[in-house]
Amino acid sequence: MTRLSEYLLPTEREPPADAEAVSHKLMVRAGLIRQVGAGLWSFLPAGWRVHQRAVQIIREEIDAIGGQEMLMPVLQPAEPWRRTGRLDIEELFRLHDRRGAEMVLAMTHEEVVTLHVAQVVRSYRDLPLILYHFQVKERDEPRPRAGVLRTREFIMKDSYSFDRDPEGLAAAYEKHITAYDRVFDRCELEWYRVESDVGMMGGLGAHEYMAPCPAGENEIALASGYAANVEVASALAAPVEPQPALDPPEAVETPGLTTVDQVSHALGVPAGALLKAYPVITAGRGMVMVLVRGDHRVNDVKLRNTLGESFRPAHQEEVTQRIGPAGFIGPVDADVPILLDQACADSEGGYVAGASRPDFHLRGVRPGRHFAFEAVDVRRVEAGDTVGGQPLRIEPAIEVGNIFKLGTRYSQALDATYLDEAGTEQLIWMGSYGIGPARIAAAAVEQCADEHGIAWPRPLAPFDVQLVAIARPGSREREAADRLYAELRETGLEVLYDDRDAGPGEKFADAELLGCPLRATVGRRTLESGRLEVQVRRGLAARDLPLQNAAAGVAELWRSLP
RNA sequence: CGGGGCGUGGCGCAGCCUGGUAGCGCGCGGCAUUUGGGGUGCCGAGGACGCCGGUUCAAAUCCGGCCGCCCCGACCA
Repeated sequence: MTRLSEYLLPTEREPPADAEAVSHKLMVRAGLIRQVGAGLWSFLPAGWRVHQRAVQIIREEIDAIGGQEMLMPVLQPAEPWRRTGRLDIEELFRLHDRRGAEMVLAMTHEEVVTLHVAQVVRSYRDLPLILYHFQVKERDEPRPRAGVLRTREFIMKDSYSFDRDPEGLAAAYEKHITAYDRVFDRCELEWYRVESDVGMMGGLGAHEYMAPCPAGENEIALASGYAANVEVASALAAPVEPQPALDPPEAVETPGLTTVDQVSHALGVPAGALLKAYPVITAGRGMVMVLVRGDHRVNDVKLRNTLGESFRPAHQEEVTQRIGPAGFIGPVDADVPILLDQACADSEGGYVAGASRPDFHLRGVRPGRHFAFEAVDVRRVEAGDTVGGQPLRIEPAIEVGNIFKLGTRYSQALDATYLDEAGTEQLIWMGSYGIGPARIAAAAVEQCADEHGIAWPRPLAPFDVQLVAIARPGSREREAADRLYAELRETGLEVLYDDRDAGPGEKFADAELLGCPLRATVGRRTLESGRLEVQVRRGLAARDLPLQNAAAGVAELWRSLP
């Protein structure tokens, strides 16, 4: 029974004053979600229907690869988190129960699922396993934003695979790729599977599923045949005009000129003819000078992965003491290891670099001749770079899913082992795989909205058809609408029946805001003409069907939608 | 964590500078009218202005503290 006169669907003419993102504005305006606090949202009935439609699609596809659905608690003892070293993660909510025991609110479920498997799995015969659940995740995000796009509490489908060896893990990973590709195809999102950072946990490989849209918080680098998170992307830099190398390099006075911009202007060379020095400190290596081309930027994630350890930018005093005055440091005669970005290591010619003394730069510095270096790829890719000869573009995107080869990190920490055929104890190889249904919904809104409101992909729409009655209670038109409502429901379509005592303008506007794929209108015209007017939400195209057997006609039209 | 902004009926806002007891639009309730694009008229309900404290005869308005929310950045297993 879904009569709008009895249904909680509080639509608003105005978006919340503080909303920026399209999905934030429209999901609130359409009556799908309401805010409770920073990063805390309720799904109202229609919004929850969308969420659950995404959930069901995910469930079907994970079941299809052999996943077994279960449910694990959000409130958990802290101890396993201590064992895996995750207890001190900033985003983790920690609390105490009444007896003072340390508890956490789970941000994912690796600890608990691994404990279960550790307890239950004994033999290689018990493997492989794919276990999953839909459960609330709690994360004390430093900055929740944009409605349901980044929240502190959200439901995630997280699955975990358990295998006897890396080959098994690879197979489980491949299965998830299959399932995920199907999930996002079925949700009719525009999406990319991109290479992503494995993070400090040092996983064996990871991909993210990214839905491009302006409100996205991530950036993806795309070229024909290539897709990667900008955090890890590699590409060939657009070349710059080579400058001559000089022997020895020529010292030029650059009083007070410390930025790339200032120096390149003063010397009349492009920014790409400069070497930019980025001194960092690591625990293992002490100070390291990272050099990138003047028009490039260091990518911290790539640098960290290259170093194999975390780092921090060197403080100014450390730089001054070890190399020279900030703004004028360079690689020549510097007493620190030098990492030179590949884009410079490859090119011929000389560069302008700091002279490591106040108010001077050196011109004509040639890597390899004037300083020794290790070539690395640590720069952030830029639009216009190329991959395999294809130009690269960079787009914002929402991360709607990720897949991650964990390896044995958790099984080791939590003693998840099995006995192989030889009776030898072996560590279980694990993978973890997440999808956020709420983000799927928000991404769909972002990608499919127009100036009238949401235009849901058919599989996610809260209802298949919105039936609008332009008729008074008791009128012939109303009777016809009531009849059609019943007939439509018999076809199996999910129907929202706008039987409110309101004007046509309001009803049409609300229907377009909510964005069901089809809108059928019954009014005076309908009975006069004997034809049912149906509007396809995508493009607002008007169709018209014989009133005789109209329900079947609507159902068929619905099925035929692209 | 750094920077910026905001907090006044359900929503969107004005009033604050220059203190004098709260207003507009939409929405909401009733009646009438209207029924193919948020129509019209009349009547009506609803807020002691985020919280606490201070100044003052008098505070939404001035001062202090706190809380909450948003945006940008940092951060984001």
